Amino acid sequence: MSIDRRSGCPINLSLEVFGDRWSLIILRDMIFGGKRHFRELLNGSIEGIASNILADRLKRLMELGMLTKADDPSHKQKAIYSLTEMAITLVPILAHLGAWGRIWLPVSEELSIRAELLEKGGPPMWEKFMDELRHEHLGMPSGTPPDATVRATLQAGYEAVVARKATGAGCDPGA
Amino acid sequence: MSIDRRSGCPINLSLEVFGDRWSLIILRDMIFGGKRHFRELLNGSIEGIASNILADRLKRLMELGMLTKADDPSHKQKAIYSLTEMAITLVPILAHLGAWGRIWLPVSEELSIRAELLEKGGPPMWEKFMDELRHEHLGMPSGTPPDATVRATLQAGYEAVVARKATGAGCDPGA
DNA sequence: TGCAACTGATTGCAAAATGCAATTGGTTTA
DNA sequence: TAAACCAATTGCATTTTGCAATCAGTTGCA
Repeated sequence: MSIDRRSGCPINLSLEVFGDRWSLIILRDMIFGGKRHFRELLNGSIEGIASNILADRLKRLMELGMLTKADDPSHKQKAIYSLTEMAITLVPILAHLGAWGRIWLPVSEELSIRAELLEKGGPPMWEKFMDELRHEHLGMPSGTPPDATVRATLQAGYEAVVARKATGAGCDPGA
Repeated sequence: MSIDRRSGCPINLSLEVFGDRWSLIILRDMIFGGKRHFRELLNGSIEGIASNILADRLKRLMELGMLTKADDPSHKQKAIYSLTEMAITLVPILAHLGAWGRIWLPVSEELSIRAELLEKGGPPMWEKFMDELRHEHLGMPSGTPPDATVRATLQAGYEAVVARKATGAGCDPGA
C-alpha cells in the first residue's frame, strides 16, 4: 500500500498519493469539514466509507507524510489526526477540482455551494484558508477571529442553501 | 465501470471521473504528449499501461464525455481519439497537480521540467495551451504558428534537460 | 460496581479491479 | 503473399475493495 514509483513524473507521483477513491475524500472532510477523529470521519462522510478502508487510508496518508497522529488528552484512546503542510497546500488543487466538477458534473446545489464560494474567493481566500489550517493543525499563530474563518463562511453558505431549499420544498407554512 | 454517484459533491464526482491509477495518465499523455492513437498511448506511456486497461479507460472516458473517437482517414482500422472541452479544461488542474508534486514528491528532473515551465508560465500560458488543444482536437481556429506552441516549448525544455544530463554524465568527449 | 456506549481499529469473506500474456479479426505495406 | 501493424478482447492469477461482524480498551452513568 505504499508508493509504486511507476515513474518520476509529478502527475504520476501525485496520482500515486491520492489517485484512489477515498484518500482525497478523507482529506476533503478534514480540510473543509474540520474532522479530526476516526469516528467523525467514519460517520460524517456522506459517501459512507468503511472502517477498514478508513483505517488503511489514514495509515497510508501518515506514511506518505500527509497526516500526523497524536493522543487526545481528553480520552486515552482517542487519536487526533492533523494535516501536514503537504496536505494543506492541496487547497488550491481542491478549489480547482471543485470548480471543474461544478461546471462539468451533476453536482448537487447544497454540496457545491462551498466550491462556488471558494472559487469566487480566489487565491486570496485560499491563502487565508491555508493559514487557518496551519493554525488549527500545526499550531501556527493566527490573526483571524474564530467567527470570521473561511470554513465558517463556507459553512454558512451551505446552511443558507439548505434552509432555502427546505422552505422552497413546501415546508413554509406561509406559501 | 460507469459513475457511482456516491454523492453530489463536486470533489467526489471529480474523483469518480479520474480517481483511479490510469485515467489521468492517459489524459496527460494526450494533452502533453500529443498522443492520439491507441498504440501511441500503449507504447508511449512510461508507466507501462496494459492494453486491456487502456481499452477500458478509453471507453470509459468516452462514456463520461472526456474523449471522442473518429476514424483515421489514412488507415481504416486506426482510430483517432480527441479531447473534449471538458478534458481540455483540466489543464489548470494538471498544472497545479504538477506544481504540487514537484514540491512534495521525489520527481525526476527530466520529467518535471514541463511542470516547472508550465508553473512559471502561469494562467496565461495555460490559456494559450488550451487554445492550442482546442485547435488540435476540436478544429477551432488558431493564431499560433506550429513552432511556437506551448507543447513545443515544453518539449524543448525536456530535451534540453536530457541533453545536459547526457553530457554531464560523462558522455562529453571534451570533459 | 456493573454495564452500556464509545474509542480506534482488525478480521473474514465475497466481489470487483488489476496486470500480464496470448490471441483475435482485420488492414496495410513491402 | 507474407510480414508488420491496427485496436482491441480473452483467460487467468493476483490484488484491492467493500461490507458486516468483531475486537480490546476507555469512559460515563446508575
